[in-house]
Amino acid sequence: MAKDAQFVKDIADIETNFPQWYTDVVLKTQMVDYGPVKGTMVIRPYGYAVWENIQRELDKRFKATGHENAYFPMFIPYSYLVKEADHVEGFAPEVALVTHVGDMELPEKLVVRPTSETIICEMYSKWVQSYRDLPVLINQWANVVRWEKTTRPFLRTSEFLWQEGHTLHRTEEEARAETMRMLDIYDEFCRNVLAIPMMKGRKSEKEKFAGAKETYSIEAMMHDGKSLQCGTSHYFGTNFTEAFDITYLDSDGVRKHPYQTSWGVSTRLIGALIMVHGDQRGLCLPPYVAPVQAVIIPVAMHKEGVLEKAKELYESVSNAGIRVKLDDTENSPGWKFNEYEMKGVPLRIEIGPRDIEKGEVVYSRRDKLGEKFTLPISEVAERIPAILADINRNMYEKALNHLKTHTIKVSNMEEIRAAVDNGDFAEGMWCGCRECEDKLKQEMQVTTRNMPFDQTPVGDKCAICGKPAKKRIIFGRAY
RNA sequence: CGGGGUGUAGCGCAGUUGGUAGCGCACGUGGUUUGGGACCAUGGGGUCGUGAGUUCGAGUCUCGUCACCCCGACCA
Repeated sequence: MAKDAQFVKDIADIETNFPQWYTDVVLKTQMVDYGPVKGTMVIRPYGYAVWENIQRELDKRFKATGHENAYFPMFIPYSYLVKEADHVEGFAPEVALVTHVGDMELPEKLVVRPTSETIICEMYSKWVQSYRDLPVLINQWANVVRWEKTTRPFLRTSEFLWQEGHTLHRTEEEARAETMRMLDIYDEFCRNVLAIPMMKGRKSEKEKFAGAKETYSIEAMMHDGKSLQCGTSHYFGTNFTEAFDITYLDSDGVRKHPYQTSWGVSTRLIGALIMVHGDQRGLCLPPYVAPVQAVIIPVAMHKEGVLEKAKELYESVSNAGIRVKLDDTENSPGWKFNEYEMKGVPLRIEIGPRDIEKGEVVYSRRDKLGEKFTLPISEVAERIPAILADINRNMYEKALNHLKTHTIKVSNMEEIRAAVDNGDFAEGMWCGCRECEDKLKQEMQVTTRNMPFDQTPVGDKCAICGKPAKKRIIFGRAY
């Protein structure tokens, strides 16, 4: 560790000062910078490339399940927001309002969307007339604005990027199935693309989305044992379709309200993958979203034909569809090693005179620091996909192991406190009442994360009040 | 919105009792280097967050103000 210290001197200690570690890492790796307005962030190219990869992978999955993309305006008449009572109550405190244009006061103030249910419902009410118009399966990639009090890059910013799916269905069953389908897609995506294991489950009444009948979430455990809600899928029933008077004439000649869902993930996912996989050296990016999947570092590059060989290698790897970078800058190899480890590049390939002589390369994996491997030069391009897959698998296993070993069964308040203080999730039983959640929050800053679908009881009494328990649930501290 | 902290070169910081604004990294140029953050030489870069005040003189003292970070309450 003493040896490490000289290379990572500018990154705070991950174990004792995790928040500062996070800030150091996102800034130093040029993922993000602060914007001039409080709470805003600039997503720099290295961070935005991760988002583009996330978008591409998710979008593919949305399309494969029949969804189409559209775009709705970011300005919403204030009157729309007010239509659904719970919704306005939940969002009003944090919405940004546009009241003026130049010196002229607008006749109706405008909401800068904090989410788009209201404007989308307003439009859907025009578009849906018949059962033949259902289902409506629309997704939008957009920015939203929520004026949060405390902000952190990617985790909570005044403006952030996300996708929001908004669907209408003829039946409750179909809408419920959609809610679960999208939750499952998020879960699968996080596992296979971000290498993050998620806890799927249902949110409590207290924690659910403002206006939803039911909210489901995927929650991930960060390095410090805190939880991050990484995605949500809501079942609305007819809450909004009634409020916005969306009706269709069904085949039986009866006018009905369609059933609705919405679901979303945001740039917060970038924060999640940083805080799940990162280590003292900095980022450790999952290979399928890493902007650079493999970096080639020529050693003694001005000698013999080193650079030429490196360029040949670059071409073959690039042609194999790998996002590869050849760093032929004048920085020393040691500098480059540290730089790309900090930036989380999954695979590093070294090629120098000794390697060329032997017809091989030395490579090193970001998920297995300190180990070096060799490959015949001729096989590099074809072998990389399997190596990246193994990196993803190994990163997932590590994260899963962390989650499992830090999820502790609890049966009373003391055990909950002990667990979360130790950086664990506390899994136990809950009576289902709001008062217990409030008490937990007040006394130890702990919230209910979600209720797993496996509701096999792990006890019969509420861990908070001791009364008969109704639900198996995860307690934890959250971002 | 409470509690704590920080604002001085692009970044990280020093600046003593109030007396010519500095160091490291980064950056430009020339050269030597290159298998875990190379080295020599040389050069450029500042409204000390901001506004008042005290003073012959303020980075330094006083008051205000703004921004950011950390910890809480609110949230994807």
